[in-house]
Amino acid sequence: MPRPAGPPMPAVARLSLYLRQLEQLAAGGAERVSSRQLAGSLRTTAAQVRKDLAYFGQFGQPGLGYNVSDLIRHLRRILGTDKVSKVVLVGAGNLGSALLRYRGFRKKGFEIAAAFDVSRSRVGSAIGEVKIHRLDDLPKIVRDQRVRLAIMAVPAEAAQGVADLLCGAGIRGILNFAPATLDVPSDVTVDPVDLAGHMEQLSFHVASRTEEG
Amino acid sequence: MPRPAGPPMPAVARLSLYLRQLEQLAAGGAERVSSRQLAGSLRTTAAQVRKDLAYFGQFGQPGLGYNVSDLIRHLRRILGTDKVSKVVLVGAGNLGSALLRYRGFRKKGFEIAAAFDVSRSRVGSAIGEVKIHRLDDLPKIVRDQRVRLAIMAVPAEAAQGVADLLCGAGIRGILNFAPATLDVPSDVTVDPVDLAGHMEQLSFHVASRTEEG
DNA sequence: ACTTGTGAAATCGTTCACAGCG
DNA sequence: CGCTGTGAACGATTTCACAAGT
Repeated sequence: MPRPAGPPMPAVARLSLYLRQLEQLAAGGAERVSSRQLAGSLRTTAAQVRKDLAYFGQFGQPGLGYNVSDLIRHLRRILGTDKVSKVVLVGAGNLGSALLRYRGFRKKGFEIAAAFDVSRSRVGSAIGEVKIHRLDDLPKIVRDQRVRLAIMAVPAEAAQGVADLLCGAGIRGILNFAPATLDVPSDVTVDPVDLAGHMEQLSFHVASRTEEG
Repeated sequence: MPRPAGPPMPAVARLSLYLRQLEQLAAGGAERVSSRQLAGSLRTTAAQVRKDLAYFGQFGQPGLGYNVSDLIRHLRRILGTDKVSKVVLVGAGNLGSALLRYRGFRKKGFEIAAAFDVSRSRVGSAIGEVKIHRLDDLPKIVRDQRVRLAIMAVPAEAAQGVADLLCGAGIRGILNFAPATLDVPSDVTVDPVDLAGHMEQLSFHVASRTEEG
């Protein structure tokens, strides 16, 4: 039985890069782009771009390349960002507050609908339009507004408990900044962003290149 | 010509995860751990753990597993975090200020030595121990203190210029939060963290699982 | 009995190279 | 002639399975 063979995950990750580049090209007034041009500024090859896009459909015209604004529309549709998605944020500390104010999410079609925290002093206030609620109010708000995405910026010790709460409330995807591995049902996607871990990766590469080079 | 065959990059990325888990085990008083236990809480298999560690040396004892604190020491040495590393941060806006206050870096052996910004109003102030300097002072400070790592939290438009400045000053690794692809010399490592891009990935997974499942 | 380290096999992802369209 | 879409070749990574150590 030959699997339907979904796209490789790295290919999906590159879709975001292509989209970003295309949006810049569109802003510059470009109408068409070739796989080679698209690959040029990013860190891939023309063949990679074509193969990646081909997993999702036939978007180009031989001899002409791709229509910039059409391809943008296609990619947004594929990524699910052609409509605005509501997001909840849990943990309005250092990082959480910064993420609440971050404009980049809005630009890409994500709207933070509500924030949650356990701290009495933070609950009730608002950070840039977004109100901070008690954690206990999370299930009701998530369900009423049919929110499917969440951002977690809580301490590691609190992470699993919050994840359970989110999953119970019907959340389907979690962007996790807590340095903890989450145990969630298989129909929930977790995207871990380990800030210190990324620094460790850099450190490794710098260290190895220093001793060999 | 059979390449010296360095470790696969995904294996290096998992080292950070193993280290995190080991530190937790050590805090709980554990002395020994098997590849199976280590794999259990994280999302891998015992074979994967053994293979990953074996790229860097022979750290375990057949029949007994790994000594927790020894393995921690080995991993820190490999990642280059057995000594504290100085880091500079460029861009003390929303995200930058939050990263300046983030405790996770310190815990993992990274010390933010100085921060830089273009805004007149921010320069001269300090955020949690760290002074904010003019961008023009960056080369001198980086060189004098021999800083090799940088965190960039600047707008996309400013990213390439800042990257050039950092590379010119001798920085060897950049953690890049700007939504832009950086062009840097081949001996400089860039680790891109595209926050909006991560949300897009989540959105994709949630969207595809909703229509199929 | 349980565990590591490791070749060999299998899987997954990328690059190549070219047929066919505009 | 330049460009896309794609099967086939290649390379990288993961999984398997087992010999050897405790």
